[in-house]
Amino acid sequence: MSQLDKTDILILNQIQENARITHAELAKAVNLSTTPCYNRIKAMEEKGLIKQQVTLLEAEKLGLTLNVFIHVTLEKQVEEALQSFEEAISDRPEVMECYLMTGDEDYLLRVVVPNMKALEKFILQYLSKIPCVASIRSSFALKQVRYKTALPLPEQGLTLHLD
Amino acid sequence: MSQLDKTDILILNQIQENARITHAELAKAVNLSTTPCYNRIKAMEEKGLIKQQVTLLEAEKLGLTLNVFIHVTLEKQVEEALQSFEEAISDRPEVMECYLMTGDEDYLLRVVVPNMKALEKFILQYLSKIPCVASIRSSFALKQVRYKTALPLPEQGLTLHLD
DNA sequence: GCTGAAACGTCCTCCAC
DNA sequence: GTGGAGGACGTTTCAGC
Repeated sequence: MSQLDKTDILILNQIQENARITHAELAKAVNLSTTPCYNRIKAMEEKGLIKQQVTLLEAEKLGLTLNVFIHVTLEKQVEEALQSFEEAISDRPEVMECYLMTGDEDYLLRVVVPNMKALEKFILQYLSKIPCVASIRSSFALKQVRYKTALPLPEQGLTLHLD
Repeated sequence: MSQLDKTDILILNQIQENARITHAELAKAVNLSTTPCYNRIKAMEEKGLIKQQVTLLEAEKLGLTLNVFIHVTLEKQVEEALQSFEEAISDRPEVMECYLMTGDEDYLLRVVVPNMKALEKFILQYLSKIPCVASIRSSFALKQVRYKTALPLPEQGLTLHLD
């Protein structure tokens, strides 16, 4: 068990928004010098708190204009069926997110495609052919109002839940 | 109007996965030298294709274990109501994603919170108090099967849709 | 438009305080 | 935790193909 203090949270919030911030800028932003910044980041990396640094692209400008939410129900909710569905889904680049859900339907997918034809192809030629898929229901996003990757960290610091 | 060739797509795919890749590594990965890599990235930045470089954190280890999808319906779908709802929602750090949807319900939110108490607080003290909100329906993710930020780019290159 | 190398600037890392 | 300093590295530019 370990703790993160306010400064750690500040650092995480900075790097969440900007992966290329330099230690010097970061130090300035959190009112510290570069050395403790460096040490804190290193410690948090070793704890496995930092997953990945990625570049976000402009989907619209790249012609990826359709955001579709697809609800999938399986025929039987046995462990084996779930696992094979999850594996099948993870191969497809269109599938941005996938959640196993409570309620009537089993999975919720967010899929990004350039147009209806690509969606049709994904659903008919791929999704519907995965064994155990019983029903598929799509709903469309008219507009992406908000999309962010920065997690809501508590401002006061927190106790870590490490394995 | 401009085009992206296969090499541009390769570069974008590399930086989508790794924001800190160096031009030297990138050059190696796409079979080029550093100069054209540098020039191509610069050109794509100027076209506004690259939005942001961010750090992804491990939500579970930070105690942010609840992913909740909240469906919101407004009393009336007039422009004004939509706009004020969207503004209100954009202030809240818990709201990771928000989409204006087709179908019976108006908005779909993905909210991340540490526990049920925080969810309750968000819904009762905040969401339900936004004017024009008629109904709220939540469903829970039992498991985040997949979450990625890398867009599915066509491998053969593409024509850009610039303003 | 690409290559390769060279120069420049900056960042990381360590150490003494 | 501070501040400075060395070495390493990444970025950027340039001549040449």
